[in-house]
Amino acid sequence: MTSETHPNAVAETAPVGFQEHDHQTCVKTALVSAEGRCKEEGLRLTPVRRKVLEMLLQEHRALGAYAILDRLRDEGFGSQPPVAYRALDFLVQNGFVHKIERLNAFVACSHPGASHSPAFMICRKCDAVAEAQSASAKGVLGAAARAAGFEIERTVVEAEGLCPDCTEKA
Amino acid sequence: MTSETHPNAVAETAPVGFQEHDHQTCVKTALVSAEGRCKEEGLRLTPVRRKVLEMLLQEHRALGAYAILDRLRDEGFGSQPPVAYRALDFLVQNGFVHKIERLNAFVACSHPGASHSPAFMICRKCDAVAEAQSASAKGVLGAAARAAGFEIERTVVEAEGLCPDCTEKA
DNA sequence: CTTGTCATGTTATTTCATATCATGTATTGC
DNA sequence: GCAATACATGATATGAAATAACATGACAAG
Repeated sequence: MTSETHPNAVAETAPVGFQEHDHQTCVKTALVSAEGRCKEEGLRLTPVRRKVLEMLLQEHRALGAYAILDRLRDEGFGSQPPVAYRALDFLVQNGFVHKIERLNAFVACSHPGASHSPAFMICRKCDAVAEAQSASAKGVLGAAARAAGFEIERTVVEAEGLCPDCTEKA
Repeated sequence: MTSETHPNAVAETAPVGFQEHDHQTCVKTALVSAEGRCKEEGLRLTPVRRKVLEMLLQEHRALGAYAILDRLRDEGFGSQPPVAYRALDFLVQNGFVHKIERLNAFVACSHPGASHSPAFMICRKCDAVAEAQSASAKGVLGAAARAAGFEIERTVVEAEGLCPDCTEKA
């Protein structure tokens, strides 16, 4: 399967936190900021990695690894799964991208640089994804973990439901 | 977020994982309780479904669908993926089993019947899984969701880290 | 120049999940 | 009881996500 049909394409007006915004600027800013951080920290934002990040910023919604791979192929990059997965690993590792476990898909980070314990809202209808802060490790779960002697290293917090748009339509 | 000034939130959250307990009894009890609830609600706890639930209760950790399938085959049930997935669907749908998104695996519910917004602690070393209550929809995330007009239907809360046992060994 | 490191390319395979159609088995309503 | 219906299962095939293993290239440090 190499064709990625765009089922419920969310048009050009992509939602961050389900809101309209100047998307081109937001993409550009994020890319520049990423480049900056990489330079600072001696990370190598290579062409593949940069492209993947750009794609995810552009889309502003979750993309599966194979959808990304298709686009990479179209742009003349390698077209085998590891190409995409390695780029994604790098981006996730360094906080530029998050994996949405519920969807087995990836989304560009909306708060680059910020201290990261992200939470997501995922629309089950249009697949739009909004990022918020979770800090859930400090709440009930954190307490339970301490009580149990469990050492939290990372948390996945994902809320599934209906975004404002889809709620209206229903 | 939900701060430590509300300790009562924690009281009910006995973390059922990572602890010794009378396992045979716990399995039996859970099975009986499940049977009861199915009878009450007119659900059909068929042999495959019962077996899958029993297996998951027995293991007391997350099992992948194909691991379950292998065991089903050994017990003389059908051995094709849909057999396992259908049983799992039923069990998840009705709250007897939870899917751990992070692991693409399934675990028996530890609080059968209880109001369900589960949270999990997953040991990255031994794959042990403990269930707690999350209530995360009421914390920061809930606030963010309300602000954004997002309607939460279900939440995935999974903490990854080291369980007490594995922490000791390290 | 050679050694080491990191990134990429490529092949193959494993693991997770679902669509589809055929068949069987319980209820239910007559 | 018995047919009609709904629900459950069996079986085949395929889709989709992820990784193992090995080879090559690019580049900096010694």
